[in-house]
Amino acid sequence: MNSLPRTFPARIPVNTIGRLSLYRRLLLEQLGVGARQIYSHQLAGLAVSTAAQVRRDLMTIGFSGSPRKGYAIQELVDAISAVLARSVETSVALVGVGNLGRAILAYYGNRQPIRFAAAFDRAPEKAGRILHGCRCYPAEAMADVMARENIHVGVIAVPAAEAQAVADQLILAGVKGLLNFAPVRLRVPAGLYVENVDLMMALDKVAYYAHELHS
Amino acid sequence: MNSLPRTFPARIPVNTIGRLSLYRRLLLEQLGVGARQIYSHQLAGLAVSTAAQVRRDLMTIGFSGSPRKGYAIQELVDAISAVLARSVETSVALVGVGNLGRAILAYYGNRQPIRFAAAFDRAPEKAGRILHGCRCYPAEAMADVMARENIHVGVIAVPAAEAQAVADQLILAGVKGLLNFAPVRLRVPAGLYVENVDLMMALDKVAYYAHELHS
DNA sequence: TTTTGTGAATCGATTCACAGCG
DNA sequence: CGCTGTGAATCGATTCACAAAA
Repeated sequence: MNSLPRTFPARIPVNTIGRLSLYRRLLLEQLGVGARQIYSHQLAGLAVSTAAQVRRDLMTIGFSGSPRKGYAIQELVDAISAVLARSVETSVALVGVGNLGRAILAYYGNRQPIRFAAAFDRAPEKAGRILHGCRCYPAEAMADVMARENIHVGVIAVPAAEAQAVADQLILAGVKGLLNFAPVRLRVPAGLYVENVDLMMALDKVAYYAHELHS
Repeated sequence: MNSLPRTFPARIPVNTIGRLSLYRRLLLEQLGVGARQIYSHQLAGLAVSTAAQVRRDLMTIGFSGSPRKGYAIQELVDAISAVLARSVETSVALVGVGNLGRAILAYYGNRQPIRFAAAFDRAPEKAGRILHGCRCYPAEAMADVMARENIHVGVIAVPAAEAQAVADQLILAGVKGLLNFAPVRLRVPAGLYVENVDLMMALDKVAYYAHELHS
C-alpha cells in the first residue's frame, strides 16, 4: 500500500541491491504477460530463491503488500526503480573498446535510464566512430568529455596492465563507481564503489565444482 | 612443510575458491618478477584483502608457510592449482556465438588447462568457422561433440529467452557446471553448479552506489 | 622481534517460525 | 485457510587476538 520516495534509514546490503535488480527484470516480464499482482513465493520461484528472502528484501526497502493479494507489481517496480538509480538518468563511460568493450556496448544497448555517454580508447583510429549509439573519444579527451556529459560511472574493459592507471584517471575525472572487467583488484579511495566482474575467477569456480562433482 | 596433494576433509567455500583463483594469478605475476617467498600481508596487499583472510584461506586448503620466511610462492601456486581443476585439462563448450560469445572466446584465449573445445550456435552459417582457436558447430551437433570432446563445463551466452532451453540441452549432454551470462536464473537439478555473470545486475549495483555517494 | 596457525568472537546474511490479517 | 511482516535463530564468512615458532 505504500513506499514511494522515502529516505531510507539503513544502508541497503549489496546482495539485496543485486536481487532487487533481478526482481525488477522479472516483474517487468510479468507485467508484459499481463500479471498485476504477485506473491512472494511466486517471485521467489522466478528468481530461484525463497519466499522468505523475497519478503525480507522488500521489507528492507520498506515496500508492503497485502496478505490477500500479494504485491502490486507495477508499484513494486516503481519502488525498486526509486531505490536503484533507475528513476534518474545515469551516464556511464566505457574505457577500452576491444572485443570485450564492444560486446559490453552491444549487450547493454542504450536502454534508458542507463546511458553509455562516451567510450575511450588509447588507439586514436577508434576516435570518432559510433558503436551501438556510443561515441568513441581518444583517451586524452577523458576529463573534458566526462565533465561535459556529467558521467559518474566508469566501466573498465582494458588489459590488466592498464586497469589501475585507467581507474586513477576515471576517479580524477569524478566517477563515484566503477565496473571493472580487468582481472586485477583496483586500489581506490575509501568509499568509492568497485564491482569486479572477474571472468577468470568465474570460470575457475565452475571448473572446480564441475571437477569435484565429476570425480 | 605443507600441502600434500589430496583428500580435503571439508568442502571449500565458494568465496574461498574465488580468492584462490585470484591469489594464483597474483602469485604467478610475482614469480615473473623474481619473488620466491611472500608474507600473508603482502599477498593481501596485492589482492586488496587482509592478512587474516589470506592465512585463513591457505589454512582451508591445508597449506602452511614458515613464520620466518612466509609462503613459498611456487609451492603455493602448485597447491592452489591442485585444488582448482588447474592441474588437469578441463574442456569447455560455449553456446551462443554472438558479440558476447566471441568476446568471451577472445578473452579466455585458449590457455591451458582450460580449453574451449567447441562452440555452438543456432545460426547454421557459423558452423565450421574457427574463432580464437575454437571450432563452431551447429546446435544439433551438441550431444555428439560434447561426448567426443569429453566436455563437462558449459558457458551460456545466448539471449535470455533461449538460456533455459540451452541449459537443459547442456545438462542432458553431461555438463556438471555452467557459467551463465544470460540475464535469467537457470533452473537446474540439485548439485549441479551454476555461476551467474549478470551484467545488468552488476551495472545496477554500481549505479546505485555511485548515485548514493553522489547525492 | 616478526610472522604463522587457529580457536573464539564478531559480523552479516539467510532462514525459521509464528502472530496478525483479510 | 494462505499470505505478509518480522523478531529470533541459525548459518556462514570474516576478523580478532594470541600462543607457538623461528
